[in-house]
Amino acid sequence: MKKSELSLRTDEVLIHEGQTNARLFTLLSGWAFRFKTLSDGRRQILSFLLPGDFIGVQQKMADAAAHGVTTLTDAVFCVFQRDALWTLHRQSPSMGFNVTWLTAHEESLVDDNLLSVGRRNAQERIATLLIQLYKRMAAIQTDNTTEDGVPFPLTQQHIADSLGLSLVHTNKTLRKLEQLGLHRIENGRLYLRDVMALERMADLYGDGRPPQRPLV
Amino acid sequence: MKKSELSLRTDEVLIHEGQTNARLFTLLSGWAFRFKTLSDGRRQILSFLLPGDFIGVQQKMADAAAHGVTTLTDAVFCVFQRDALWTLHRQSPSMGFNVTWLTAHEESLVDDNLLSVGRRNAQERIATLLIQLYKRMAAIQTDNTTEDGVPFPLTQQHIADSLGLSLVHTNKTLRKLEQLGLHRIENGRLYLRDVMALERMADLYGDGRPPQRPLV
DNA sequence: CGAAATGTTGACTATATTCAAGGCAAGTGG
DNA sequence: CCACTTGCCTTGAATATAGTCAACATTTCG
Repeated sequence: MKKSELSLRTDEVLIHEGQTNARLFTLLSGWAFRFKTLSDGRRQILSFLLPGDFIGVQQKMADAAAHGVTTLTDAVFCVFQRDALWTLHRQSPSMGFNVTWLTAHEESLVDDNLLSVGRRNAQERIATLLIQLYKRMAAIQTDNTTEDGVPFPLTQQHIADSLGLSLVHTNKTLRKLEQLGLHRIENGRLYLRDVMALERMADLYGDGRPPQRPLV
Repeated sequence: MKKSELSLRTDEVLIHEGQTNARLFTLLSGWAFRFKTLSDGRRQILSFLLPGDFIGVQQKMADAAAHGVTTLTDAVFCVFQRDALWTLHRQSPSMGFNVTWLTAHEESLVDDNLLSVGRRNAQERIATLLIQLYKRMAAIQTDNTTEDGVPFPLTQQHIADSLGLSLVHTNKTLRKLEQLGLHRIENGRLYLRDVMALERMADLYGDGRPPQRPLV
């Protein structure tokens, strides 16, 4: 496929909020997140982006209001041409199908988060987030280390903005879960100490193991 | 395209929560909504479905946890074959492209709602919802009646479940906005009395006029 | 080393939830 | 036709969860 590569460092902007004709990207390595803000600065993180995720389909659609994308770590992106989305569908239906798949999958992540933010309390939200990020990371990791930790570059501010909580309340809840022995975050890595208890708290139904995903 | 039709009455289930191999649908007429529930019954409405919306792409993807779909009014659906999604991409790239477009558009609706639920207070959430539904309906209506009202089949329970609020608080907030002269809901129709004030309250940026949408 | 970002904690406040009770309108069965 | 039920809307009072403010500790980084 036609492309080039783009490297960004931690906390740099890939797509500005409101930008409507951004190019298409794939995240090759590192973490990023999508977000929206209100005019007074309140920010909502919509979803976290991990390697393999597709970026920019919504902006291509020149839709209602767009969202921004910023890196959480140093990251490398695969850059597509401006009209790549249409070209891709025409030249390779199977690739087009995969794009639809990835877009739908991306939406289901947002659905999950909306359920949390709308209907779970702070403890439940955090438990849910920790489990989901842990599972997504575990599914991606090439080195199948059975030891607990996965990389975890989020600050508490990111967690708060993702879950619709204040920073202070996020901190207190996080500490409480840690004191209950459910998890630990240390040196940018997340360790789940009591997965059963976390899952009970999160009330996960279909236990959501990440499905096989196509590569684009 | 290959299909049949399906008619449901108000408050009937199109797709059960957890169902993973549902067929593909398009909503031809009427209203419906997508939702998830927690095991203790707390429900979150993810998005409202209006004529022209595409249904079931996520379930096709056998993803994490699926969502349910229920009608809000009598509704008619266009039913596709089981493997329609792949066939469609292969036989008609432009249709495949449209499906991607619709899926991305659907996600942006969820994004908007997540911003509301995560970062807006009750007044702001309700103002945002009223404006968005009003605009979506207005964009669809064939008879270009300039008079205010659009159909509005939601109960306050639906509004509450969509915005992550309790029924009681939704009711009180709704009444306050009505007393401020911002809107009126009567006989299943929604009237916006002071659009400017509502938009100020909702803090809409890109003012989100609905884009041209492809038909599937 | 000092500055800036991030994390931690307590006290106070506010927004939203829960509980409880009642009203109104539409539909049902005797 | 009328009691009776049911679903939806409305309201007030008590409670709880989460937000705000403020201060300080700790870590990171230039």
